[in-house]
Amino acid sequence: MNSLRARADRVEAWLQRSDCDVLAIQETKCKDDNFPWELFERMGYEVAHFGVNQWNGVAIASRVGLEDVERTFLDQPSFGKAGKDPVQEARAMAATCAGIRIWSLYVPNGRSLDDEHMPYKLKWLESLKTHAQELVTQDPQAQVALMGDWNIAPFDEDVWDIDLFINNRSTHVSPPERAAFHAFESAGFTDVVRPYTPGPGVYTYWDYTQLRFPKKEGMRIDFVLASPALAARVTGASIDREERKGKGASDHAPVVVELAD
DNA sequence: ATGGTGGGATGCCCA
Repeated sequence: MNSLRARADRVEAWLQRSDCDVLAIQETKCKDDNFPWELFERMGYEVAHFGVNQWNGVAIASRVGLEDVERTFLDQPSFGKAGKDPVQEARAMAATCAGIRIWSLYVPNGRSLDDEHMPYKLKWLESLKTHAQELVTQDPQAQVALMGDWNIAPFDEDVWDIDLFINNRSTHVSPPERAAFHAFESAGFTDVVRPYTPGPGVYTYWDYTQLRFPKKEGMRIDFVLASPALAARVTGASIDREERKGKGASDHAPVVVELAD
């Protein structure tokens, strides 16, 4: 989702409706001081948030335990324009919830193919993959979820018109971005949602502009990648497209994964 | 005309 404070009422209603145990949020667009802690407490969730300014911001809410909170992953790249101090952005945090290591991830957008944010995006993903791989190498039984806004459409069917994207030299579909995503699959992580939500025409994000949602012109860019031990427990998944409707909707829809006990 | 919508440390930057 984006902008948590502007949609606090929707989040509360969605928690009520979905009855989910763990919620990972990205692009909260607030700092810890402004975070609506009481919303989650009222609903019976523990919550941790990582936000340093009005940009980015990630959170994890859980009613099945929230332990070992970690802000940024090991060796997470910083971003800084020439002449400015590099900053480690609030784009990744982890917590262990009921034995599952949950990573709430807001992958850098990239902005354009020749922007300095694109190499940053690729390096960020490579570094995250190294860390994730390490977790399953250390413990092959580890249950790890890498979830959030990946800002990549891994397959042609994940956008409404691939030719338009290619002709426009758009981000999210370029070979280096897709390779960075598929590297997680090579490292043993699986997209556990796609088998339950086959495309084409299945998306998690619709731009606010140009009537993209009513025209069904979206992108599948939000994913839950699971380690082998976690993937084995998945019994279902869905994309709550209804939540994209109505006044005050986020431009992303919630992605839901169900697990066996 | 090409960010036309939406939110934030708002009169600009980010997606």
